[in-house]
Amino acid sequence: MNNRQERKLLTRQSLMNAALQWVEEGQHISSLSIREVAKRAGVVPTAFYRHFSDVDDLTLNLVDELSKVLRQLMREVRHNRADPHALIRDSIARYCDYAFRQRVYFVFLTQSMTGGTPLIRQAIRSELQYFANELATDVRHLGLLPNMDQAMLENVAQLTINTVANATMELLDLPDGNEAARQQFEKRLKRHLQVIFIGAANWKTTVAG
Amino acid sequence: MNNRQERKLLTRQSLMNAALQWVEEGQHISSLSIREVAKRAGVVPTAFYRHFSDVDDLTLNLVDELSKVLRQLMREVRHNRADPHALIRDSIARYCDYAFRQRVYFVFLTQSMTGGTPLIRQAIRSELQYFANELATDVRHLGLLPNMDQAMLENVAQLTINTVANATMELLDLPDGNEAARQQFEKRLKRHLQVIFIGAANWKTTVAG
DNA sequence: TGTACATCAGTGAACGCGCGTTCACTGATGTAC
DNA sequence: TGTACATCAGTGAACGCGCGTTCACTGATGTAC
Repeated sequence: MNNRQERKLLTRQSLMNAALQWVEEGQHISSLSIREVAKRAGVVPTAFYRHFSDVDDLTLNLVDELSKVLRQLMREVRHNRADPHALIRDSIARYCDYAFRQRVYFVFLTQSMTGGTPLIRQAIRSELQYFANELATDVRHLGLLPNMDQAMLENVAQLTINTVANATMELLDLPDGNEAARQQFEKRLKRHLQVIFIGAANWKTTVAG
Repeated sequence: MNNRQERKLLTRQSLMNAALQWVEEGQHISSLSIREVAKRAGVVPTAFYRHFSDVDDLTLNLVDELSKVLRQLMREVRHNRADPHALIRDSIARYCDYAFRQRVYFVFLTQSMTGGTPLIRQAIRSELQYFANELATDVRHLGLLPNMDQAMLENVAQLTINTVANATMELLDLPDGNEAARQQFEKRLKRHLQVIFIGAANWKTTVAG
C-alpha cells in the first residue's frame, strides 16, 4: 500500500508531533532532547538522524510546516469575508477561536519568536511579514484607506499584525474555559485595532516630519 | 570590611551574572544547567543551593532584579522630559540607545516573555502593565489626550507599551553597527506610535459599539 | 513472472560525558559570656 | 579584651541517569535483468 518514502514521511511526522507534544506540556523546545523526542515518536534514538541533523533542524522544519498551516487558515478567513461593518470584531473572534483550537501551534510559534536561534526568529518574522502584506492587499482592495500611500499602508498592516501576535501570547495564557476573561481580552484587542484603524484613517502625509 | 551576608550576596550576584552571560551567548535560559552556571560563577555546583532551589527560581529572581533596573531607567527618562513636540522621536531614540547598551537585559526579558514558565510570563506581563500605567499617568498630566476617559487611556497606553516591547525583539536582532538598518527601524517604530497617537486623539466614545 | 542484488529506514549495543542531587565536611565569621 | 561555642557559605566525593553520537547490523522494499 504505502511505499518506503511514505513510511519515512510518517516517521518524520511522528517526530514533529512528538516535539509539539513536548511544547504542549509546557516545556521549551530548546530543552527537548533527541532521545526524548525519539522515545515519544516510538522510534530508536538513532532513527532521528535519518530525518534531522539535530533538534534545531527539526525546529526549523516545524516552523516551515506550521507556517503552511497558518497560511491555509488565512486563506479560509479571507474567503469567508465578514460583514465589513463588524470586520474587526468578527476577524478577532474567528482568529481567537482558531488559536484556541490549534493552541499548540501558536504556543510553539510565539515561543520560537523570541526563543529560538536567530535563523528561526527570522523565519517567523518573515512569516508575519507575509501576513502583513496579505492584510495590506485586502485593505487596499476593500478601499478601506483610499488616501494612504502603499509604504504607509504596509506599515499600518505590520503594526496590526504585530499587535495581534502580541495579544496571542496573552490569549494563550488565559485560564481555560474562563469565558469572562476571554471576552474582556477580545474587547481589549478590538479597542487596540480600532485605535490603529482610526489613526490610519486620520493619517496625513504631512505628519511625517 | 564585608561580613558574611555581604559575601553571600556577592556570590548570588555572580550566579545571576553567569546566567545572563549564558543568555548573552545566544543560549536559552531554559537550557542552562546548575553545574554550568555554578562553574561560570566560580563556585562549586552544590553552592548553588544556598541561593536558589533550581534554575527556574534563579530565573524568577532575575526577572525581579531586572524589573527594578528598568523602573530606574524609566524614572530617569521621565525626569529628563523631552520637548513635547518631538516627544515620540526622542523617547524612541533614548529607549533604543538604552536597549542596545543593556542588550542582555532586554534579550533575557523578551526571551522569558514567551519562553519561561507561566509564573515568569505573568511577572513580565505585570511589569509591562506597570509601565503602561506610568505612561497613562504621564499622558494625563501632560494633557495630551484631554477628552479620553481613564479606561480607554490605559488601553491606549497598553497598546503603546506592547508595540514598543514587540519592536524590541526586532531591535535586538539588528546587525551590530548597521546604522542604516537602525534608523529605518526607528522610523518604522515612530510611524507605528504616531498612528496609535492619532487614533487615540481622534477616538470618540461612540465608536465603542 | 522469477531471481539476484541494491537500497536504506530503523535497530541495538556501546562509549564517554555532564547532569541534579545527597552527604559529611571545613573553616572563616559571628556571638555570648 | 579573650575564650569557647554556634553558625553557615562554600567544598569535594560520590551516586545513578539520560544525554549525543558512533557503529555494524537487519530485513523489508525497490530495481535490474
